[in-house]
Amino acid sequence: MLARTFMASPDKAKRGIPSKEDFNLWYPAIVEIADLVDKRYPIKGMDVWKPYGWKAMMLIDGLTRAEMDRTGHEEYNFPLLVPEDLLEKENRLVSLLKKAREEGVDPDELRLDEEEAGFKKEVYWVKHAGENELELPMFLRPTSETPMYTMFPLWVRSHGDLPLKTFQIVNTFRYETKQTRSFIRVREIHFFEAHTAHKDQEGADAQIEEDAVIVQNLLHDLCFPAIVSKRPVWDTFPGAWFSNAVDVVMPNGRTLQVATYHHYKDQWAKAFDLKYEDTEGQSQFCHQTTFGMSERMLGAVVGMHGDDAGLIFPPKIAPIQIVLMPVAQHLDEDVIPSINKIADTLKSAGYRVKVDDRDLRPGAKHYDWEIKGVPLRLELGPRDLKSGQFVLSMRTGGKASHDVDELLNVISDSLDATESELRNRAAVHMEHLVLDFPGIEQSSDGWKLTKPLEDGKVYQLAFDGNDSDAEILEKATGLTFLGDCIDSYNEPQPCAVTGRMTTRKQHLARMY
RNA sequence: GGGCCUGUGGGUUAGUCUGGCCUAUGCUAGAUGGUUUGGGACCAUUUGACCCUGGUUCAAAUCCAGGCAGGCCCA
Repeated sequence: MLARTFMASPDKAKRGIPSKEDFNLWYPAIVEIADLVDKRYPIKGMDVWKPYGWKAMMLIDGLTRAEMDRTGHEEYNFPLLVPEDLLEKENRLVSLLKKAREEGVDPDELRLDEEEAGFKKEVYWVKHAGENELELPMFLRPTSETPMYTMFPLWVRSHGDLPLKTFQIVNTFRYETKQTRSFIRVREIHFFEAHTAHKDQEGADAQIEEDAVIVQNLLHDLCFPAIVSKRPVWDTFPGAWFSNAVDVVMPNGRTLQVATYHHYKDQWAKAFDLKYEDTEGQSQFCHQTTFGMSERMLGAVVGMHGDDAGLIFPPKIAPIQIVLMPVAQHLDEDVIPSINKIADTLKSAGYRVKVDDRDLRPGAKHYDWEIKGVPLRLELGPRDLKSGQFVLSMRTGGKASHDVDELLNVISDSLDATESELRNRAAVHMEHLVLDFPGIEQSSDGWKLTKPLEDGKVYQLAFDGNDSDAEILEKATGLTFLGDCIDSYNEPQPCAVTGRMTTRKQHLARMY
């Protein structure tokens, strides 16, 4: 009977949130229901950030800025517009590099259908200013290599100017023609990019290692794991010597590239004439790296941690960490002052809190804050005032009374517990989504999988083949190689195609 | 790039095929007043919509054309 009453209107109970089982419905619904964005702005792929979503993004940026500060990067802000002739410079570089690569790399590593490199096809153009057509059109940055590397040579003169470690957090624009999805594929991208210049390759090597640590620190705070891979040659950023990418496995088994860091060696420096004078008075080209991340990080947080009841924010980036709910305040005039006092105590201790004194029944408030993913909810009513306690509900589950005297300890422990619970869940989730590749065999009528693959999974395998071997696998599975995983196998395994023993671990996945 | 589909209050939905009793339905959200408040309360009153521009017609939310916006599938 009780269950019946409770289930009386399941749609209403869930505010229309589809089950997360159906991730492709759940994700777009939750970003709007939780009030992160409003998708109704009339341009495809350009959502309006609502305050709650923007705050979460700002907190992620805050973590990034702290890492930049720790590692001695300085924040810049470059113009949004880039004159067309600079694109020509970049195109020249890309075609030169393409040629160089074709000459210098094992032909097996190249793909014939390699697409025209760069972002040329997806830039927005500014061709008029007022009434006049511009003699030199400008485009909106799809990324900032070009504008930044135009300025770097003016700033770098001597070895004393190096390393130059810069970053900026800005919006970039890409004209996506495919289906867009909030945070995951958008046309105006909230983008972080770090660009560095070093004296030599070793300097750039060290930077790449530092980038790897920064990514791990961020992933730790966001409470989920990721697969870090060196992208295959054919999937390397134009102009890069190599590209490392960080992929998060979303619940539908698709991988989402949330960060990349590229080692450029001195290739871009040669195109942009970025030189310095060394201690011997010799002119040398710099070696450069870039490191990019975007609002996709927030998309990964939403996808990784949310559940059927809504979002769950990791405490480090929760716009509200603790919501305080006065209960039955009309029955006891001390309720409001007492809860305000608790709020002040928590604020002074550095927590992000909100007192929800709306005239609603407590249940409605609980559901509201569950949808928004607030990690902790604290209730205080007349009963608690008498016993000197408060009631604490955790978004990850569980509810208990605690002494007010213990407030700060309880909150601190509960937020820690939330973080470790989220990390555990994310790890379990990865285990279910990443499977061992069953194997592939050559028969008279071509290559056949030894066992059919499951939909919505990522497959890991030992692989030591060349590009045509990779294509055999991609064709047979319909999946894409992420590249050489940074975590290789401890013991050599036979390569899935060639049978050669190797410790190289690779993943096959469907990418966003 | 090629093909298919859709557009009704803030959200969701009925009505469109078969033009007229549509002065446009239900739910939800919003406003006002009152009763309520320890896991989704209720009563009363109330605001609010046919994507845009043309066309056909005595008559268009409904049919036609174009535009804009959104979604899906294939390369």
